[in-house]
Amino acid sequence: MADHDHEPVPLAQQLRSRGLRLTTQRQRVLEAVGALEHGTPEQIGTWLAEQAGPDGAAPDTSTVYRNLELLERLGLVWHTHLGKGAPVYHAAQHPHLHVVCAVCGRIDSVDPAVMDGVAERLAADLGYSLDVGHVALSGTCRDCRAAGSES
Amino acid sequence: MADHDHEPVPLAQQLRSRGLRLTTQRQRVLEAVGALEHGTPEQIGTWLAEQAGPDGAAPDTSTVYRNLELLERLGLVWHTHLGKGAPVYHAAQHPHLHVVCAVCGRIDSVDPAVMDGVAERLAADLGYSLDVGHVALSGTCRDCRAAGSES
DNA sequence: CTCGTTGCAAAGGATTTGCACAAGT
DNA sequence: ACTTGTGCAAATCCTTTGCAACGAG
Repeated sequence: MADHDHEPVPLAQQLRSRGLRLTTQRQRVLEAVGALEHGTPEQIGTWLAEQAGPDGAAPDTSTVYRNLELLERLGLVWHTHLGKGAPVYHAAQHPHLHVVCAVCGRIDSVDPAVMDGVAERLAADLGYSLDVGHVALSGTCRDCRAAGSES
Repeated sequence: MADHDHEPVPLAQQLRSRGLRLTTQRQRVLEAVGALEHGTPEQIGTWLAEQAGPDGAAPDTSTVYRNLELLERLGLVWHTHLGKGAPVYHAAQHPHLHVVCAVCGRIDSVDPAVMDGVAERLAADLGYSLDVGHVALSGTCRDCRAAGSES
């Protein structure tokens, strides 16, 4: 279904250099994060189960969590909290900022550069080093605004 | 302990106009949100218990949750997700934006105006109406940056 | 008196943890 | 072989829900 070379394999490198092991589950989880642009741990687990087919075994939920955490420490994936109890993970390769519609839940990606001004200001005013990758903005999308004003 | 006039009583108004009732618990929860600048439902519950003293009864956890939700619908309080599983509530009267330190968890308040530029840009580019009140930015605070670079 | 509200306890969903076994190196 | 990683199940954490009793209007 998928070609196995999605990753330029920095994964193996990263792992070896830390005495960690390259397992099938690790590769699959990373693959899933890349495939689902914005996936919650649960969605990732589901995707893996689907990919595995009726017979193949998918990584256990706890393994998914453990590996997402690991991959994040390795800098290969990132997560953002978009709202209540639903962190979404995305590959670190395409940095982007999330904007979530508070009404329909739709997620849009935005160029992180829109936050440059804010980052500078926070650095100057508070000494904060802003982590743009973890920022989730919330608002109402065009469609929902239109729908809302109809009623 | 407290003067009972913290609120210009828009609460009673809001409630009556919707056929809802003004209860002691409701007033206390609103009071707690105002007192704790950034309180999680749990912290609010704790604060209420402390205020009540050893004998007085504090509102039940479920009541706290129910009323926070209600107060939010009434537009009297707002909540933000600062990270995993801990939404914080704050009075709608002092609009501010939260910046959380990813390392120490410290919360700083920032003038929402820093986001004006971003809001305009999102409106123009995506038709989004940005909800500045729900935005939580994440980064590393001055102290943690200093501590981090020491090691 | 009537219906919104509360308290309590149990149900739920999401994530984490302990442990023995399986698997990378 | 040695040690890390995995699966499974139990444990947590946070939040929600059902229901009988309570209290505001």
